[in-house]
Amino acid sequence: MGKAPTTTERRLNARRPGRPVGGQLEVDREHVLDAAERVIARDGAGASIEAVALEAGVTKPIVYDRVGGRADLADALAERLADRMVDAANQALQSGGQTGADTGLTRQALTTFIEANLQVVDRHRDLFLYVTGGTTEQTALGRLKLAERSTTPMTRALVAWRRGFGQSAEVAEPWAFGIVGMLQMSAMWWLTQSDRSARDVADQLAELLWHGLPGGDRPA
Amino acid sequence: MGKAPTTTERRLNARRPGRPVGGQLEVDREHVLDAAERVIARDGAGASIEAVALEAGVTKPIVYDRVGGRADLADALAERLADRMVDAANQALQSGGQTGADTGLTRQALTTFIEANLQVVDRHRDLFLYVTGGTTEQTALGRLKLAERSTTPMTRALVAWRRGFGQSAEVAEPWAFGIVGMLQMSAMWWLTQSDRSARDVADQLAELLWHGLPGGDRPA
DNA sequence: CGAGAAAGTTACCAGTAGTAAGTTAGGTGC
DNA sequence: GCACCTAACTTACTACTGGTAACTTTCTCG
Repeated sequence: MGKAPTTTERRLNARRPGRPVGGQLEVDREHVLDAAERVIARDGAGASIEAVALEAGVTKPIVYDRVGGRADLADALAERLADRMVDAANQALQSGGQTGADTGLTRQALTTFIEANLQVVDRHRDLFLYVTGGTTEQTALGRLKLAERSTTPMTRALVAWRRGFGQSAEVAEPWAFGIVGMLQMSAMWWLTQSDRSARDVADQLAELLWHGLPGGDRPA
Repeated sequence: MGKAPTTTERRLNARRPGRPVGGQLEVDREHVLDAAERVIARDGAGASIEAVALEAGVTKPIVYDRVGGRADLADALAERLADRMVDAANQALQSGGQTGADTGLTRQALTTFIEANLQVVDRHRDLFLYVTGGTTEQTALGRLKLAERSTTPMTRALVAWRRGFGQSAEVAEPWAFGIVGMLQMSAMWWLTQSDRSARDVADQLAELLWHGLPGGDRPA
């Protein structure tokens, strides 16, 4: 007469080897990714695949079946995080009366955009570190994947923006990657080494992106 | 009567356990770091500590004694790479007739600076990936360390530059980190996904940093 | 000359990504 | 209705890696 098993224990003890009774488990790709996010939020960016599997209530091979290896996991989480950032930015721009992407981009909107990004990173600290950290070898492409998810809409916006003023759109892609890199690095710096407010940093970065290095009064 | 041992085999077979016969080995920190760079250049960014030790002609604990753990190794290599970038940039600026850091910064100088950085990354492809990839957990600080080495002189330059025009220098630090992040991400994109020339990309990024998003004719 | 410090190597441990082998439930031809 | 094949899991394992403890030899110094 031991004490009642925890839900986790039951989940793992209840399931014997072999095909489960009643078709497939209810654990699909999204479940595993959710579990991964919980583990990362709880245990930090060094989360192992096995820990993710345990949290999801399954075993390792299921994780490999549902989402793939560690690199794929990082990629999938990167996409989610990037989507969340894009959403947050769009929402902030809309609720601020700005229409964001394809119409008039103002300096004020730029600040709002950056600040929204910083806040998402702040809210998903360890996930951000996991995704940008990743594992060697696959990390470069992983980070690019996170970037791409953000740069794709940004590139489109920049193309439209530039075209609207009759300027060449060839700069759009490098600019988008550059801006995303700026945001990522700034976020990391802000998270770990700065005590400024998100709004201040956002405003300062917006100043750089809007007026350029020489500043508003064009000294050089 | 086997064949003659390779130099690597001899190096390892020749040394028995115990204190070596003529004082300390000639393998110091720099030797280990050099070996690490060779291994990374040869085998890619996934190089292991053991491979580094082998290449340096010593055993693992020596690596730990000379440079520390994996994170320390990445940090040290990051510092080296950052120094090389700063050097290359300064040299390019000087030979171009520009004085670079503390005096007149021009748009042309900015392009030169960025292009020099891209070329160093191109020359040390895998080292760049190793350093920016790193291992989870320590990676964030590692990348910041690489960044810091570059941002420190840049921050100084920006402070001087802004002061020279009577503008606030508070933006210098976030700007420096932002610019370094922009350079890193752009470099990664350029290395893996773009076929543009280094000069073109450098010019396009310089355009953004110099004139800002609205461009030279200030559409908004 | 002998004891302790110095400077190596060997041998090991713990943890982890990834996979092969084993186990049970569901379906299908005859 | 039963044998057999496939699906969908778990268990058990391999290979490897970062890191460290234990051991071995040489040097140094009272």
